[in-house]
Amino acid sequence: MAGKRHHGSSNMAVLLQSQGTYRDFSGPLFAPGRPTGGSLDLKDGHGNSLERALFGPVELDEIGDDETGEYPHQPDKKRRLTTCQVQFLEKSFELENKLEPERKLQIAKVLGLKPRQIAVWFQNRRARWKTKQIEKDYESLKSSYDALKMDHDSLVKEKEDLKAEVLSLTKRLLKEEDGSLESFEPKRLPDNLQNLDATLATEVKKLHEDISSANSAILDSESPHHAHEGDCSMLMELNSYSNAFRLDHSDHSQIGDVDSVKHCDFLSPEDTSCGSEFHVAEQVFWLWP
DNA sequence: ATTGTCAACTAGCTGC
DNA sequence: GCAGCTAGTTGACAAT
Repeated sequence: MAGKRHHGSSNMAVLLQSQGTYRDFSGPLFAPGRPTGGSLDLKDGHGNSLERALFGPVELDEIGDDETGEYPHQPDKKRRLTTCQVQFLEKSFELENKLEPERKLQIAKVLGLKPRQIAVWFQNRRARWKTKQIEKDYESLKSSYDALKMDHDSLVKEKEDLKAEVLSLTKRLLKEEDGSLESFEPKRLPDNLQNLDATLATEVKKLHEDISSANSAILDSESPHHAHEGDCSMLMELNSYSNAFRLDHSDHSQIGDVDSVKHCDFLSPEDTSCGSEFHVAEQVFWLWP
């Protein structure tokens, strides 16, 4: 196998050029025993020249009886590729992670390795790349999940706040239904719910007016009362806790969506036996499942 | 001594 | 059937 290193120079130039790499490796660079102080003097991680890095330890078993080097004569032992061999292989891998037979032979020739070694290196490299890719994908998915979870938690908290607010307002309305309703003012929602505050305040004021106008009629009548579909406001016509209402459950999945209360039916008084403020509030909570 | 990395191997699968 | 691939494993080596 002596003289194998001589394959290096011209083949390297051709191969790298064909792969679109930028260095000119042509010339006597890889001629054994030649100085490496020309235009290119790559060093590996241990300060060895490119020539030694490429053809040093790997081929010590071809040097003959010299077993005083870094690696003794152990043909069956596994040996790490040199830094520059790896660099070259990495460049090749960047350009194309698949290995055509012709390219494999070229690289093997240039690096002074067996084609089988090149094939194995590419196989292992693809495996490492896949592992890295999986790690990247995992990190990406994890950050997406974390963001989504934060969003979800925020919505859950908002829902709980709204529940508490609705319960509070419901209690307040029921207490005041016989009293001085004119003095009622909607309670201000937390700052983080300002956008909902306006909507809720409007709805409650409307409710306030509706209660004033409808209260006597409801109390006097035992006939079924059906609201016009699409014309119910939030907490609509909560004129009496003896007059429970029912939402269209097909639409209650829209958390916090005021429109979700648009489609609902009132239960007629004989359809319901509820009479507590908590039952009324519970019905309202269908808004936020 | 333990652990991580990497070259090399093996088994099983696929496409030609 | 063969070549080449992936996934999993082994063994050498280096770092700690």
